[in-house]
Amino acid sequence: MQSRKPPTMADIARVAGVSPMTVSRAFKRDASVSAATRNAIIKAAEDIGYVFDSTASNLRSQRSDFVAVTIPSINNANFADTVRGLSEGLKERGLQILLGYTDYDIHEEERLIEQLLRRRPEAIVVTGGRHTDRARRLLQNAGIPVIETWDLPKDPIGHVVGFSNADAVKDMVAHFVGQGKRKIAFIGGDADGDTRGTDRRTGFVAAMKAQGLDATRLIAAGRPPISMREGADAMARLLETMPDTEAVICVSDLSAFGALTECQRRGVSVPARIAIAGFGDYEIGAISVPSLTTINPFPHEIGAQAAALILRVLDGPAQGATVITVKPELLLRESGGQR
Amino acid sequence: MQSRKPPTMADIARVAGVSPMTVSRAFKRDASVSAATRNAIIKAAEDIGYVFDSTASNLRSQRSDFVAVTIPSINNANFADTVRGLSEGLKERGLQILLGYTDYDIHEEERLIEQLLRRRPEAIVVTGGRHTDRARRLLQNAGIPVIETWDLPKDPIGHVVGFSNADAVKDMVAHFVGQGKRKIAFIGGDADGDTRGTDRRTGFVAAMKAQGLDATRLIAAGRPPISMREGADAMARLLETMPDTEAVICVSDLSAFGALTECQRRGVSVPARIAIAGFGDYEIGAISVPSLTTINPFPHEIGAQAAALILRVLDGPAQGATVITVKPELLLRESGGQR
DNA sequence: ATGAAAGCGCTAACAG
DNA sequence: CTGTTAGCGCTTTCAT
Repeated sequence: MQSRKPPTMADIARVAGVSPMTVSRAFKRDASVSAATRNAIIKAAEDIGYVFDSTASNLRSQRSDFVAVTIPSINNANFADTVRGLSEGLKERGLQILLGYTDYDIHEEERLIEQLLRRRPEAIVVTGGRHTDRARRLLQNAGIPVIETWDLPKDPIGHVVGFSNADAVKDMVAHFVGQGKRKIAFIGGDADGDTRGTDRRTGFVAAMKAQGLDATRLIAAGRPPISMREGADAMARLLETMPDTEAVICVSDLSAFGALTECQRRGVSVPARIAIAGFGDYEIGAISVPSLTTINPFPHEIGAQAAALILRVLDGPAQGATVITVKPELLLRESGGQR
Repeated sequence: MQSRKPPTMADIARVAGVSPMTVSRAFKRDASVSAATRNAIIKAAEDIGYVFDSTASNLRSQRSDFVAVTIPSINNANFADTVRGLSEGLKERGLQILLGYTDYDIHEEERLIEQLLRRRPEAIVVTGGRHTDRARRLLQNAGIPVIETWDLPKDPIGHVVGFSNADAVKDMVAHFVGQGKRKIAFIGGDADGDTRGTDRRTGFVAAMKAQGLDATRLIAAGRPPISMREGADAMARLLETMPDTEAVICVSDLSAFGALTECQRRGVSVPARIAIAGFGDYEIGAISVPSLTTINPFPHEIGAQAAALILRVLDGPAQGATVITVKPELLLRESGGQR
């Protein structure tokens, strides 16, 4: 924990007997420096324990090499996968992710976006398409590519890489109806902050009505993140208030698994007595007994597509706003009953 | 996606009819600016859509307001909790987390640390106490507080907030032995990169030997992150090769849950025929049927303590290196058999 | 409470 | 392939 001032390029230049500019070039990939000079500089740098100072580089070159990313929660496998996809795609270009989480709150998101923009990122990726007015304005005026993900906003700010949460649930409803089920319930999506959850519930209600079915079997699960525990509690309420329910769609695999455990503790057979579906294709759903019927929204692919889009936009001249749809896939497994 | 140059403090100064220095002061909390002047400046800033440029501020003030953090994986609830604890603790002081993940690879960690140090963080928090020689050197010479977490390294680089993975498992072994179990197995901890997993397995072997028991019931689970699936596969091998095993300790709750599902699919009763314990107190363990006996290492508390330590060290004058132990707690639940 | 001058460490731009 | 000059946008420092 020494505290003397760290060495600069000027220090290296002195030791290596060259100009600071040559030192600067020696640290760039493509720069034209003779091999001998470069080696001498690298050696001098190691000898004096030099560490490149991005701060100065960023200011002078007006490039931060940051891509800002906001996700609702850091503790969520789906969003983590999207960040991994982003990170992998951006790494080759030396872009680093500056990550922040919003706790599923658009006001917190607004604060976060402002914080992140101060770091002058090259682009910003946000989760969801609903923002405060001020956040929208900040993003619009940022002068950098903006990418909204995990949604298909009606009025996008810039680019979009996402899918319709409502449509995905509609497919699940159709699946259950095709099985002959009529009394279908939905758990979650009742809280303000959870726009994706709300969209899923809205999609459920619309799909049920379109099928001419009763769309009032809705069980609240509280504010996101919806835990397994909350899924279990919601299932307890469902079984008590609407015991004749034939199938239930949960806002996520985590709540679906919680719901499943509640059935197990009560001796309610899944899927024989009640079928369960989740959302998100979390690992738990593939391995639980019974395994969970769910929807895979391809979170990693969303991140990978967003990364590729960023690279394209930063390279090429300004094109129009792009909308990339990553279509979710129904995964029919044990908890959903016969195919 | 406009691309004209963003406004600077000089622009605000011109509009508000003051000097750039006054603008700078108006954006600081404690600075001495008259209320009227400040309001005029804030208004001018909003009018022209000014966004503060940290990049320039950082360079001039030699303060980045970053704390660098490395974790093995972004997709892990335990490490996510530690990051949340850190983040919450650092937020009040306006410190932002610059997060990177190592994929459980100390060479990747070395690259990452170098990347992060270029951003000139105020402090750096790393997960684990094993690093490449070069990474150690980088950290030692960084001239900032270094905090190793999730471990109790023999030769710490700087500060430590962690616990002994080996001792925690020793307690679990003692618990099973106290129940009269003798044939105890361990799943995981066989891979190079997973230092915490290896420490846990080492602790298992040492504890078994100390009890005079056979410490050879070791099942490999592959490279981290150890998934639920890998836990299930390992349990399959255990049941086939050592069917008389009475209890198994898994390297994490995720593999433990996988192991549990394998038993369920085979009709092997847990805990009657074989008891299962995990590590980490993930949510799955509290809700699965049966619930999982496990060890809570208090991940959020590790982060909170690390944050508090950073604030103390950055404030006060250089004290000696601190070692904070966050003692893990045994959670006896259904999968572990009678208490 | 406000301003003027200088400079943080690097690199764009230009020169050779 | 290498050097010189200037300056990125802010804030430290010193004045007033």
